[in-house]
Parts: sequence; structure tokens; C-alpha cells
Amino acid sequence: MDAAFEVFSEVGIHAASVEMIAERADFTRGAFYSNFDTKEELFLALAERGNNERLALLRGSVANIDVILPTLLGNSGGKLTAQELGPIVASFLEQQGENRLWFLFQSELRLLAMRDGEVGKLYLEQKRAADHEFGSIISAAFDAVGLTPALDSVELANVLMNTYEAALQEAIMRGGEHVQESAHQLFMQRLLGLIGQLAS
Amino acid sequence: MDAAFEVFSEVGIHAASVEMIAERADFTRGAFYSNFDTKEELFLALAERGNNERLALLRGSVANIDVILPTLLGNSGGKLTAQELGPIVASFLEQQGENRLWFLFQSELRLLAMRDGEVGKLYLEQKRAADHEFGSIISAAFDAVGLTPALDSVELANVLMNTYEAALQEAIMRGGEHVQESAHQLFMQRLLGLIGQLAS
DNA sequence: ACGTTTCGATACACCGGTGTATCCGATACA
DNA sequence: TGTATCGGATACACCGGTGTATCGAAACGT
Repeated sequence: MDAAFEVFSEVGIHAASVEMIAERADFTRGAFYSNFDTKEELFLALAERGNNERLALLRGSVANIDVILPTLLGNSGGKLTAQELGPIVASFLEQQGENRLWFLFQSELRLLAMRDGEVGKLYLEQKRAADHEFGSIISAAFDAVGLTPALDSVELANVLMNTYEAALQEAIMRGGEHVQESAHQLFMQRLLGLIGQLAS
Repeated sequence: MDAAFEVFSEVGIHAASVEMIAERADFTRGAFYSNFDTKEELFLALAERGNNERLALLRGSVANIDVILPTLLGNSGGKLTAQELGPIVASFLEQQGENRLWFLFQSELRLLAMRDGEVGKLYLEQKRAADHEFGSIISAAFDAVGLTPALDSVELANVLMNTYEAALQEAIMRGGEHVQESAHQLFMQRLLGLIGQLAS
């Protein structure tokens, strides 16, 4: 399944052949067919696995932020400047692990989800769960700073997630060695920009 | 080329066969090969064409907003409430034409762009141009209201474009008859939410 | 009105991927 | 220790898509 994840991410679901996947895992096609019926089945299984992993990472972070934020706020008396926000967000992003392959896979899934109603429903549920989880992080953050968001925090999570993914996408296209780092930089820039806009 | 655009959008670049494209256009594969060398070449040609069309629509809108906004502002004395913003954005969105197929095509292109450095450069240039164009619309809007954005308007355009596309994506997945309408609704909701956040 | 050229159709050879049927060996189990 | 089961390998038949070569006809220029 790890091999399949890589292959799917690298070349896409259609360009990926059963042969490629089997070969990457040092198996033959025969081995594949004795474990899965179709490529699509495996792909969907991977989608679910990936989503669970990602959700677990987010859950870890929500536990984390409950610890980190209050101690940080102890120093600055309940208010947080944009400057201080940077490192927090950065450390949060670090926890989410390697994203390049995952994002490619996710993009592939997205496309499938837009074309297939069943997959679409599944994808929206997954995204909803992720946004919800992320939303509770944001909620906790707002809470800790003593603000109440004007926008539903799940919706806010959605918007932030989208802009993060857009940044990641741009970084991937630009290429180079440190994709993840440039993505984070790009995202931080836009996030702080938005907050600046928000404050003006 | 129209046929190819449809087929590419509906099933994706890899699943699309030369046969399908030719058939959709009531031609044979022979006709295809006497006009293009490969499927990919046609795809990229379509990407360029689509981008030009979209850019033209945006340019139309920027001319439009310079007319519409000042007259509207005459009434409300240079300030615009979120309530009044709605119809303006809505009418702007209407001008951008049918988006479902275009977005599917674009998503396909995006994926290709993330995997192929050359296409990636091309895509980023296109996106940059679109963001720039859209940015000048936003700039004009800010100008008209007498505000100066805290964030570079091109960056802001980028973020807004991303959240619009995310809304469109969600609407497509939800399916139903009025995809475009629900996408706009979803987008407006998030946009106004953001502005509310901005104002609080 | 006559070459020429261009566009599309037809036919063919080729290849890569699929899925299935059969076989082998190792492991589990009685 | 013998047998059943299961994971994987091998081999085969099949199909859909590709690209090219050849041909006809219609459009074009002179």
C-alpha cells in the first residue's frame, strides 16, 4: 500500500498501472490481484487510510495547542501580536508531516470526487471532518486569546486550509529542494497579510 | 478543440483517448493526427486558449467595475456595507461565465503542472496574470471606497480566487442542477464571513 | 480547367495493460 | 507427519489505444 501511495501520487491514478505498483513493492501483478480486485479499490482504501492519518495528526495538534498557547499567553497578558503568531503557526505546520506526496494524492482524489458522485460524498465527509478538527484548533486559539470569531470557526478552518493548500501547490510547481519550507513561508505571508487586513 | 475541451474536462487528460475526442467532434482519429501530433499538445493549446478567454472576461469586468462602483457609491456617500457588497460581487461572478467544465479542466492542468516542471512554469505564469488582473479589480474597488488595502491586492486576489475555487469545487461535488449558483452562494457566505471577521 | 495541396478516412501493425487460470511453495493446523 | 490453505508467481488470451502509411476527395490557386 505504501508503494501504491507513492505511485498514485507521482503519476496519478490513471497513469499508474497495476504493474508499476506491484513492481515498486517488489511483487508481481499476480500478488496484487490476490489482494485487491481493482486499482480503484486500492486507491479508495488509501484515501481512507491517508485521511485517518491526517486526522490523527490534527488531533495531536489540538491537544498540543491547549498546552502551548496558555503558557505563551502567560507572558503577553492574554493578547497575541502577529509577530508572535508566526512561530506558533510554524510549529503547528511542522507537526503535520511531509505534505508533498500527500497533497498530490489528495488532488487526484479531489478530481475523482468531482466526477464521481459516490466518491464526492466521501470526500466531502472527509473534508468536513478535517475542517471540523482544524476548526476546533482555531476555536481553542481564539478562546485562549480571549476573542470570539465572527465567522464560524469551521468555515474559517476551511478558508485557511484552502489557502494553505494553494500555497503548497504553488511551492510544488516552483520546485526546488525545500518545497515544504517555501510552502509554509508562502502561507505565513498570506496569513499574516490577511490578519493585517483584518486589523486595518 | 471544443470537443476536446469537453472530453478532457469530463474524463481527464489520461482517461481521454484520441478516439473519444475525435468521435465527439464527429471526426475520425485520422483527422486528429493530421492536425495535432499528440494529445498533450492539444491539451496545452487548450490551456492557453482557455486562459486567454478567462483573462478577456476579467478585463471586461475591470472596465465594468469602474463604471458600476462610482455610481453606486454616489448613493451611499463613499462607504459600502457588506449588504451592498453582495449584489456587486454576484453580478461580477455572473460575468465570468460557465465555470464547471472550465474548473475541471483547470484542475487537470494543475495536476499536470505539479508533476511537470515546464507545465508548472506555464501554469504559474497564467495564474499570476489572472491574479494580477483580478487584483486590479480589487484595487479599483478599494480605491472607489476610499480604503487602501493592507495586503498587496494581487495577494488578496490570490486568496479570494482560491476560496472561490474551493467553493466551486464543493458545489460540484455536492452535485445537483444549479452548481454554479450554489458555488456562488457558498463563496459569498465565506467572503462575507471573512469581511465580518475583518470588521470585528 | 488543371495541377497541387490539404484535410479527412481507412487500414494495419504494434504495444501496454488487464484480468483470469493454473501452478508452486510455504505456513498453519490437525 | 500429512493435509489444507493461502500468498504469490507464471503464463495466456484479450482488448483498447497509438501512431503511421496509404488513399480519395474536395478546395485552392493560377
